[in-house]
Amino acid sequence: MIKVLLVDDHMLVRVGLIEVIETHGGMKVVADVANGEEALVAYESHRPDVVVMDFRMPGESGADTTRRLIERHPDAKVLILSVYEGEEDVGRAVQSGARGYLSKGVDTADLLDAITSLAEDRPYFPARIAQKIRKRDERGRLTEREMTTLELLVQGMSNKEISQELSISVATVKLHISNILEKMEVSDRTQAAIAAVQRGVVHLDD
Amino acid sequence: MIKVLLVDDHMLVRVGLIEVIETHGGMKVVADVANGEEALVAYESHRPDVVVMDFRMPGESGADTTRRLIERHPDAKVLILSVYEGEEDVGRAVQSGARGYLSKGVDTADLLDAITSLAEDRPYFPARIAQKIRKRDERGRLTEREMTTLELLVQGMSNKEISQELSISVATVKLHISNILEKMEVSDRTQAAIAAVQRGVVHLDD
DNA sequence: TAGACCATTGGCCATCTGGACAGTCCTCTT
DNA sequence: AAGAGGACTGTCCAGATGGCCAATGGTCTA
Repeated sequence: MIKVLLVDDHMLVRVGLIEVIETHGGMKVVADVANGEEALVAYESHRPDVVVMDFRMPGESGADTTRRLIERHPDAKVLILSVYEGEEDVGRAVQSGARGYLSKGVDTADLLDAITSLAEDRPYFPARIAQKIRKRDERGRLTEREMTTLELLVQGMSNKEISQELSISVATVKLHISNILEKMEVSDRTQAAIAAVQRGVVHLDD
Repeated sequence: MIKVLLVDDHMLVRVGLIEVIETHGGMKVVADVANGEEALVAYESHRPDVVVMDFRMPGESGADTTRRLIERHPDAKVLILSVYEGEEDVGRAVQSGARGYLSKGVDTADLLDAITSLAEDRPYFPARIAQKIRKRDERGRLTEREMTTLELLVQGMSNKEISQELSISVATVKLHISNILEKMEVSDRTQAAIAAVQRGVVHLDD
């Protein structure tokens, strides 16, 4: 009997998951929680074989929660479930130690298949996802400073505003942005902003 | 007995909805489909009291489907269910004739409440949603040409590229963009691009 | 018919942006 | 000690961007 822990802030998705998983003989949902904090607690008290975790949640992200979970329990098997498939999201999930990544659009068979794989200690990354992970690795990674600059850029700030915000000269901001454009393989700031959102490098909050 | 039709491309959400709705005495899911085409067919054969419809689906959007449905069946009661709450998304839902709008983050009580409201011919728009509808109405609406220009802008095109794409002069593109900036209450193209995505004016496809 | 709104174009101009080149300072690794 | 990489600053410059003003033609409504 595979014991599963669900972590998702959407009640409807949790209910759907429970229904699908419980209907399948051989799996059982031992607990379902709505955020990262509760996830850690639930993990320790239920010791599930597999954790099915939403990627984007209010508060702590799925990637952060996964990282913290795996720090304490290196053998925890986390399957990330997400509506989004941006390269950066996927890449961060992998980096955090997740053993699988699934779109929320999955059908029943694939979902059960993924959970079974993880329970048997095999990773589960569909071809399209694996493709994105490679794509992300090919591109140069942004440094911390470049990342901060990109975030401000996505907030719509001009070079001057960014320079004031970070207390550096406009020249430096321009250099950072120049590097960002090159690494992201785009040719101007607007494209960088859009690409950042699309790839999941920066998340827009409503 | 309230008859409900579900339209959502995510299997997990459909299952969740069925579970929640069926558990409540007094409601029943008469059919659940994954896209707009099937929705029309299902509506005609099952004549549900309420249609719970996802907003963003591959292919025809929830708003378009709602519009078509209401054209043929003016008394159809559609409750839009969405992960997104951008002003434009909400506004378009209302314009398409939907009688209610709910975030996918709802709890059971609110969901059942909303369905009941619609069945009794009362609209259901939570305060935060109603707020966004007003916000959207306050801002000037983009003309068709401005909308097209904005879409190209979000694709990362320069004024020159847009002018070529639309076969107009750069001067005209600049004017359109100038109007876009004013109507959207932003001060440059990058902010316009981000705001367009955030408010749901333009959708990014992965 | 007059007014309102939209799409179109042109010109002028201050500012912003992004590329290229040069150089300093610091930290970490070899 | 040497080298690599990152953050930082500056200068020069062509081209893009956005504001402002002026003008034409088409459509739709009052």
